Amino acid sequence: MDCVIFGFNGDQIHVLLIDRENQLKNVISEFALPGNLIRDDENLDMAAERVLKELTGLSNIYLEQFGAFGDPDRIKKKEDQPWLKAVRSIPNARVVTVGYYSLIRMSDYELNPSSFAKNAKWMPLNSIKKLPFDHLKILNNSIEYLRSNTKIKPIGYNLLPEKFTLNQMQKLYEAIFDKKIDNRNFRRKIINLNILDKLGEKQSGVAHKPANYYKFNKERYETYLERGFFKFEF
Amino acid sequence: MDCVIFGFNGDQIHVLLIDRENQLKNVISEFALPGNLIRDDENLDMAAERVLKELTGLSNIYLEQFGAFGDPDRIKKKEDQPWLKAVRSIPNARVVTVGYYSLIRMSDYELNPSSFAKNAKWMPLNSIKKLPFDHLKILNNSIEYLRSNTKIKPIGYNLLPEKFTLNQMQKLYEAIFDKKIDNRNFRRKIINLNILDKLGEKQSGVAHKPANYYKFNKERYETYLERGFFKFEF
DNA sequence: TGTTAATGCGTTATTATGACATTAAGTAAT
DNA sequence: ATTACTTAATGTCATAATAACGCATTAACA
Repeated sequence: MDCVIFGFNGDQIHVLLIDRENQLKNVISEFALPGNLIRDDENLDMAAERVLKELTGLSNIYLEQFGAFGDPDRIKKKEDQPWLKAVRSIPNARVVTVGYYSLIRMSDYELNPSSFAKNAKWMPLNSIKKLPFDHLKILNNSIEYLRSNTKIKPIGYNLLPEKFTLNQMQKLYEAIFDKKIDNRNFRRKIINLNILDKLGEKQSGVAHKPANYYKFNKERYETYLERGFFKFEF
Repeated sequence: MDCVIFGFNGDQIHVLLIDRENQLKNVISEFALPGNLIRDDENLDMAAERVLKELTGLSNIYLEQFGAFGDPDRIKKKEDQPWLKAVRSIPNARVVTVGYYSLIRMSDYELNPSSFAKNAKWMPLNSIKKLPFDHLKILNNSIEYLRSNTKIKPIGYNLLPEKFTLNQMQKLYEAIFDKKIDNRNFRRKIINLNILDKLGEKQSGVAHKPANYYKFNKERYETYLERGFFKFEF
């Protein structure tokens, strides 16, 4: 079981990685996706939650399965052997992994690092070039999944702050699709979806016209989560 | 690894099931999804292909992974125990399964049963009410997956005969979504997609105006398979 | 000649799309 | 008090897509 935890800081998509050096001595420091074996008494979703909690301190997080990975040589890389020998009872046993991904508000966690395991850190998605095992493949798969999902379901409930401006939301979409979106068209589209409630509140203390705050209308948001919208693209 | 093999006979969606009685004596006859354990030296896709070949005789079939299933009690049903004891070296070992699904032309296989294992049969999707293990859950998942996939990708290449009429294609869509589609709008839409080539040929032997035969334009079909169309719904 | 289903064309109302430029509302500096 | 600066917010138009229909035409067979 491996987790790809996406976070958004208002600007870039980040991914949560853990350093295996801190997990165990004698192993070269290297960041990897949080993951571990599944226990005999738990289902896959439970395992994902547990492992995430153990490794990063995060709990009550929305997780979604996006694929299974089972190349026989996914744990055959030479540089990954010391770690395997150190933590696995049968280091070279065949392991199939199930990928889970999640979207969370980075700000909720970067501000109070106490809730975080010391060895976890956020890496900007664009800067991740190398990961142990087949984690790069898993990561790439999860991004694909995220993108095509974003085209048929609303997104943001787990990534944006409770209150947010339309421009923050637009930046999230721009970060996911890695492209600029027309301001006016974005607003029209999102507002017509009818999944946002406009709060009376505005930004304050900013040296420009303050933006309105919105929040998701949970009910209508979830209707769309189930149904999907199939005519949605920028 | 379990496979959900969908077939289309021009009218209804069917699912390929195998009878475990024939696989092994002393076990109550019951139909189940074809599936088996993954070997240590093969990847998931290879395992799916192999198992399908072994159980049904089908080979060179397009398979796509749609999910992993790992409830600890997925093999705990009392009635499933005899079979497990008979075929598994560790009957009650925890097993996680990966679901694959496939779409094939029923006619290719129902006509020459020699290529088929004796114990395989097509069941109309609607008539499947009970399956051993968690196979019903797996089946339902695969249907959901098939439906939402059909909304964003072309379908039919593997389900329809090489040459087919627009009405056959429409019936396929109607079978998948289990709803009537307007004839004229369907044609307009499909034709505008530009994934079909009209053949010169027509139906013969029918007591009415014969329909034109079409075939998929593989190149454009595959372009859409990769890109997806995200504005497609009936 | 009648029956049947396939085909093709069209209408209408509604909704979605992409492209595009200006005004509004606050703070900060003078 | 005025001005500058920065980001938020908004409206319109032409085009395309859609759903829901109507209906006349066609080619085969019986």
